[in-house]
Amino acid sequence: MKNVDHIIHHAEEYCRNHGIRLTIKRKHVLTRLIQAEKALSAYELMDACQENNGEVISAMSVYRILEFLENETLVHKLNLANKYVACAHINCNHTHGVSQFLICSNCSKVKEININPNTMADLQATVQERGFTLIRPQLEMNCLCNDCLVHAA
Amino acid sequence: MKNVDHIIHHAEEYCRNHGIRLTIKRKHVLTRLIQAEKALSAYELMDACQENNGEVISAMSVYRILEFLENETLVHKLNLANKYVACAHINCNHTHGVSQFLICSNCSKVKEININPNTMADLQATVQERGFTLIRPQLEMNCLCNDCLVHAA
DNA sequence: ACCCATAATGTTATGTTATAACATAATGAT
DNA sequence: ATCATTATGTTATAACATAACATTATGGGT
Repeated sequence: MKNVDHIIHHAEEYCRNHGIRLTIKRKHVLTRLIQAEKALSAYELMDACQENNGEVISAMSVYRILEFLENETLVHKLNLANKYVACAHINCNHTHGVSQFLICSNCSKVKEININPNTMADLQATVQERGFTLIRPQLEMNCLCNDCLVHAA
Repeated sequence: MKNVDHIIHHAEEYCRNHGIRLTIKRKHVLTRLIQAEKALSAYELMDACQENNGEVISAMSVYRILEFLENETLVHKLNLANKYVACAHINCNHTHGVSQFLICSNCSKVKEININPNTMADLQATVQERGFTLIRPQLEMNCLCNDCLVHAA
């Protein structure tokens, strides 16, 4: 079992240290996302806040809050799924390299791992060769988790 | 200069060989996409068809046509950008390995290349280790092309 | 304690991307 | 020529996201 409070505590500390505000709404959104243990869309998140905190947050606000949390790398946006996931490194001093996201296309479970630096270097080299420059080098992969693989078969 | 007709000719041959129909509308959509030499959204594509062929194709039809073309790997959907791009391998017998897409976030120019098999093997291994199975292993990377890099600076 | 600039949130409207559901038309095999 | 299949037309709506402007909350300087 994951200790949600523990992670939130780290997030609070992170924000305090960076002179930014983890307001109550921001905390609620982040909490829901951590608790979900999977990627949620902005609208799913909106519903989750209402159900769990009895708090109505408009879609507009959810997007704004997600933008804030993303800028602070407390949350990552997954473009493959158009969903958002809590950063997996909030509680480990919050330093991370380039992330590789394994996304279950069926249940939205996500594993965020640090991409192997050699692999990343290979990718990077290819990009340069072809006259491009990598920005936001996050890697997202369309997967099935083992649970869903079994049930799908 | 790219020979659009030449690529379309290959696409027609491909469809003939596979017993599927490259209807006039499908051909128009594909042509627009090849000619654009970059990724277009479904709605941009709709406009492009109207402007170039004077042909009105509803958004619904564009999506259906894109789905068809995608299934035949004549077109790829880029999830990073929510746009669609003509496959770069239509004219080279249309065999390809796993594609890596370098997408310019500014101008939507796209380079589709075959990912280095070793790099892919590395990524694949990591995925397995973590209890996931890769499906649709296409890799998309958020880049700037050199033109845009210069102009942005 | 008060003022004020800044940051956060509220509110309404709208833009963009995508699919559902059912109707009609075109195509090709028999 | 018939008919099943495939493609397209049409209308409606879902799902994802941002713009623009109003109001409220917060915290630093005095």
